[in-house]
Amino acid sequence: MTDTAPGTRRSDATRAAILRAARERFAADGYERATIRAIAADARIDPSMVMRYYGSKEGLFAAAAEFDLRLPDLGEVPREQLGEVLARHFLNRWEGDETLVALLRAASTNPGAAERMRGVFADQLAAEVAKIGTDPAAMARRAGLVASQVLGLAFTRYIVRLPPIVGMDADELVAWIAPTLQRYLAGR
Amino acid sequence: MTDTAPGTRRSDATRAAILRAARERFAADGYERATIRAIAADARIDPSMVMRYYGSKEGLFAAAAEFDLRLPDLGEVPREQLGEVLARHFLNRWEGDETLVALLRAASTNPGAAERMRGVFADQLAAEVAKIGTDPAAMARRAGLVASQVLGLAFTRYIVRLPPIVGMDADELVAWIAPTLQRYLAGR
DNA sequence: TAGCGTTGTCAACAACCGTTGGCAAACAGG
DNA sequence: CCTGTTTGCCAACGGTTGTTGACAACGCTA
Repeated sequence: MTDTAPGTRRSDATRAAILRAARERFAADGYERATIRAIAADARIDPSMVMRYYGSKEGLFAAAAEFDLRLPDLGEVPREQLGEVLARHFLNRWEGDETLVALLRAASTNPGAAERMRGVFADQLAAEVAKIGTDPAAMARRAGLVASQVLGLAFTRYIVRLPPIVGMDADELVAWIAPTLQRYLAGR
Repeated sequence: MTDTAPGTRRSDATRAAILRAARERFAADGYERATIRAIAADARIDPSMVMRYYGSKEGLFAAAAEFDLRLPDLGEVPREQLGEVLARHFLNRWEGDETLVALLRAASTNPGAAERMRGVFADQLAAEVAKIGTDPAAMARRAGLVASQVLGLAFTRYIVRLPPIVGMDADELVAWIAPTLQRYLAGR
């Protein structure tokens, strides 16, 4: 029936099932509450399989929290539209991919996850923001301010679930947030 | 030597020591990693004392996470200074009181802590913001936006510890954040 | 001084955690 | 068909956690 493409091992399906269950659990419960036993139960396999394929709980998290922001090339965005483009991109990127929520939840209690969050920020966001200015230190600060607003939005919307923030739709949020990001990136 | 004021029990000192240690641990480690045993060791008493005085770990957290924003009366702040006053107030309130950090960390993994965070927002911030406008629903949204920026700043500065955000001093941060809050509160 | 509530310690409990090693079944190649 | 590897399950380990109950020292009051 489902013939396997050549070069794929039979265990790849199991690996993928584990990863999917892990992302769900980490996103819903955070690092310490998400137990290997529960993840394994969701993936319908034995907990020892998780250990064989990912080595340890930390290794599993590292694999599950691989996150690509998929930022557009900011060098090609018209300068006055930077805020709007970024605001809409983040909203779209989050809704429907719980990896960011998993990383966000875990980062508050797990030092390794916080380190990875800093890495995502530096390697992806700050690197892209650096393109649109000259002074590297100043652009790093601007990127940090963008992160503060954008992560704050994710935190209040997906983690704490503040009613007024949950109640607004994507367009409303973009309309409010975009000018903030625009000023952080190109203002003053 | 240290004579006790009338009406205070001898155990009040122990209760206070437990609470202080609990706040430190919850702030540093989050809800699940902060163990009762570690908190008791910090307070130099037996873990069973914690149970006797606070009933359970959840009860202890509830007592330790009592948080008063101590917001000024926004009705008496000049309208064009709202952003600056609020930005500076939050910065001052957080540096030196780790209760907010404890609440923030715990809120990402503990449902009860998230509920309490929503309560602090609704009862203190939203209630105060409601004074400066007429339409209650609109003001609730504005208060939510303020929370998204302000909690995002706390999250990136105290939890994730993003280098550019950690590296800026209070004055710089206020200069950047105040206009954002001003627009969320009174803009458009 | 006798009695009683308070403050504190100690030892143990049941449950759960991440992790390990052994063993059976399924598979692949000769 | 035989043989070695892969995939999976099972049972158990050592450790940690929140929580409990028994019991000893202390302090107040009569």
